[in-house]
Amino acid sequence: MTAPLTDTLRSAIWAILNDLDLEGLVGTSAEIHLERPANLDHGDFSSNAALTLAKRNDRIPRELAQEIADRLMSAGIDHLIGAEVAGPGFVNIRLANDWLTDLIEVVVDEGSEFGRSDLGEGQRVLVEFVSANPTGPLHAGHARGATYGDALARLLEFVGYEVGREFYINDRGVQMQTYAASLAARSAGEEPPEGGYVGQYIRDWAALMSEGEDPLEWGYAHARAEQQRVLRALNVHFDSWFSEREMIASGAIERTLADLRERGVVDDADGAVWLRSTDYGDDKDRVVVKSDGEYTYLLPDIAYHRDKFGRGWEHLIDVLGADHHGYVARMMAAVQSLGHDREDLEIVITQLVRLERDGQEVKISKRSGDLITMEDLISEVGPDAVRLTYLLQSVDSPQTIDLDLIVRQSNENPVFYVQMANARINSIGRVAEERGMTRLGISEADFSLLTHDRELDLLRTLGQFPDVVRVAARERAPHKITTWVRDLASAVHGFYHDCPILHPDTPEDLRQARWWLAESARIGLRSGLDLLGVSAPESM
RNA sequence: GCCCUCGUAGCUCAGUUGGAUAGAGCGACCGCCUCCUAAGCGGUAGGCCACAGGUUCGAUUCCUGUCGAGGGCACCA
Repeated sequence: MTAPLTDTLRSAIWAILNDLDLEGLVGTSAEIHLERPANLDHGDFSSNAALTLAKRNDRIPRELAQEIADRLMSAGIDHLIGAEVAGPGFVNIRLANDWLTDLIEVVVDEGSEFGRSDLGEGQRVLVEFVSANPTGPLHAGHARGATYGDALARLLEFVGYEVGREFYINDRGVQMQTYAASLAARSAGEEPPEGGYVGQYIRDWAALMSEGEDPLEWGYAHARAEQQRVLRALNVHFDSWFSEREMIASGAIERTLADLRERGVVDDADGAVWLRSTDYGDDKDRVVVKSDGEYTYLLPDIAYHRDKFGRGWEHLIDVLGADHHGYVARMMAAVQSLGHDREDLEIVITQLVRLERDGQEVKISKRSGDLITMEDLISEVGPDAVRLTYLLQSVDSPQTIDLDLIVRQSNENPVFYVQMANARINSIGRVAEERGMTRLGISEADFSLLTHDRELDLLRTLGQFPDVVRVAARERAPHKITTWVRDLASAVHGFYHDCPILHPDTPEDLRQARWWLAESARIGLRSGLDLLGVSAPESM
């Protein structure tokens, strides 16, 4: 609905510009846009065409703008009721309200499909996230990657990608040995070895381990099961849990090394094997096989990415914490060394989470055992509040989580604000039933009665959803969905407050129109929350 | 020393490919329940968009530099 009209306006403007025989149309096409002004006084849409083109055509911006505005008005465009020059030379375009109210039927008709697109064209994308070592419980820091990765996957599916969610299990190596040794020591009533894990959870878990168990295997299975259980509780689901050990056992390392040699991207020097990653922009070449014959951590990671492509994934997204960012350049180089394009691998770095309590920073350290576990958070406020809190802001920014606040079930927590908006709409149906009131068919509603600012605001926000979804997906920014959901909730609250539906003073025909408007808002709210993986309870 | 991300209201943060008077929540203050959920709505106060240059009709946004915060720079994982 929104999109076709923007297309109409855009092509009408371009037709006018061509008619006016202006210079520089080709070179500036990207700079001429049709935008939605933040300020309603500036119309429903606005174009900067005159400003962009005036100088190189030796014209006065406002005069050129006036010419464009006049021609727009006589172009016979649907809904168009005004085009005027403003400011330095903007053309502000005004539309009749039915431009907005037409949206109601579209949303009701499309339902949960509203906002969906085929931006991804069915491309197969594998999102790898969390991938925490199986050496302890997931903590509050992991929750950021978990909620982000999951929301991103939902978003990409919604815009037409075929998406897989994978957890890479680092189930071998030094960390595992240290962890097993710490478990064994606690189990025997001793202190963990030098450099071992001293956290309380090691004591707790060791107590659960029966006599004669292999601490490494038992510890691995236990940590993995715990992580899976807690992720499920957060409503995060993976399609695959990929084991490093199994991959290595299958001979993937040897095959990868052979592949790299065949491609001529590795060199032998000083008794070691080096990946010439500087060929692809890395700072220095990287050792993949040490002079003692052992391979470095990098080689399994290369083999793992090779495996992902081998399984038919066309595009890979790795979600990593900021502490891994030094790894990006070499991995990008490695993937290109395997013959893939630079664009085939995308690494999203999430900045670190800082936890505060009483205004003081709470440090997270698995080794020392000072842990705020993910489970603690979920059990305090439930998965919805945890998810929405983490998905509130861009992963590019470091995030401060106030533990006192998230735990407090108050209006300071935005999840209540949003869910409340949904619950209020749903309550209309319940109350109507009690009072014996019924909603008639949508085709009988007269939406021209919707002229209240609150009603139009609600529609304006609702109409942005398809665009917001596209932008959020393109920028890998699910927090933009959160921002929109809050905006929509705000519009719903305002509408609910000022535009009563069931009240006896509300005329029946207006009641019907508002009722369907409320229904379209409910659909939008639900869709946004679904993308975030947050539930939409019908009552609170 | 080099690289990455960031610096916006007292606090936590938004800000669509550069647009007009920079927004929200919380906190502070003042109002609103004979009315579908007051976990709500409205209003007031609060800003040198870190700083300095540059690009142009126009910069919070793009470029360079400075300062500050966090993270990273191994034949460790």
